[in-house]
Amino acid sequence: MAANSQFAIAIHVLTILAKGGDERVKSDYIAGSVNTNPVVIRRLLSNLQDARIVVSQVGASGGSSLAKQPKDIHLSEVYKALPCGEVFALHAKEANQDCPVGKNMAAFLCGLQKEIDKSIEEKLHQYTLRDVLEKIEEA
Amino acid sequence: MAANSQFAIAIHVLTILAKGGDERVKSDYIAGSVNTNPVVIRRLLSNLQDARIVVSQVGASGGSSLAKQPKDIHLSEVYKALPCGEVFALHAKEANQDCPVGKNMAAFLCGLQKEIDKSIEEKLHQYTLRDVLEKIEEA
DNA sequence: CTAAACTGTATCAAAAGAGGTTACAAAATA
DNA sequence: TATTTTGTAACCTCTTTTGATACAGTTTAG
Repeated sequence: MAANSQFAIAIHVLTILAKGGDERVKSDYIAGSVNTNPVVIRRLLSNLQDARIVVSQVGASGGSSLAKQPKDIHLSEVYKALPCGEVFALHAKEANQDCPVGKNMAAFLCGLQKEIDKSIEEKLHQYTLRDVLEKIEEA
Repeated sequence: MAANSQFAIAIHVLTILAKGGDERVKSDYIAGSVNTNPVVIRRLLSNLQDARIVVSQVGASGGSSLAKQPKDIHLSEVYKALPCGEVFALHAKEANQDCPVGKNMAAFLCGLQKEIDKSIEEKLHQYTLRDVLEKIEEA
């Protein structure tokens, strides 16, 4: 496939914006640090804007910056802002509905999926962008 | 397909084996309930055998059955037995090592990845195959 | 007012993973 | 010995993600 790395890139992007403070950072610059194409960054920033985590300005001397303080950006927000996949997928084809197990499997798995997702969000809620920044800087 | 559904299928397969008790269940039968090809099931069973969760017998009147009691099979074992992907992937290309953020990003993200994975395993450890069986049967 | 600098997005190509299929060897049973 | 069943390799196709190009729309600077 091409495993989904949007969350990882988002953390990278946000860390750069956090370091930039109030200054607008250009997608070109960010792409240079992440080592990818500026469009990939802009696409991602678009999602982060929808979630009100960053603000971007179009036009000359435009760019992006954080919409709030790093200490107020929980990683769970970032996770929820992006189309990250589930930990495991359900089987694409519907199970055999004539089988007592197959019939009830999807509902069970779907519930389990949600529970796991909640665990992940809780874990990510323990960290803010400030924590990330500190770890990156002390390294 | 993109998303990995091996874990979901594994739970389905194991539930069927659990219902089958000591009897050997054929991959053909399981495939019928999951609604896929028998080879897909056998590939999965191969992983579950390596993890000593199931035992299979080759040859006429062969098939698979659980290697231990449903109450002793934690879903975390199943998760660990399979090549499930991480919640998020790291970026395929290495970040710009000249950038102070890029330079330290991978290490941080890798640590976060492991932490999340641990959360998932802890969550899944709360359930055994017996719990699954009960929920499936009461539905 | 115009040129330049950016973002926002559409569209396309390329890469990689997953699942599905067929085929067949090896093993166990009847 | 013929049959049944697993184990696995090989190959195809579908889907998703990333990367890349192109260009419209918006700001700012001069």
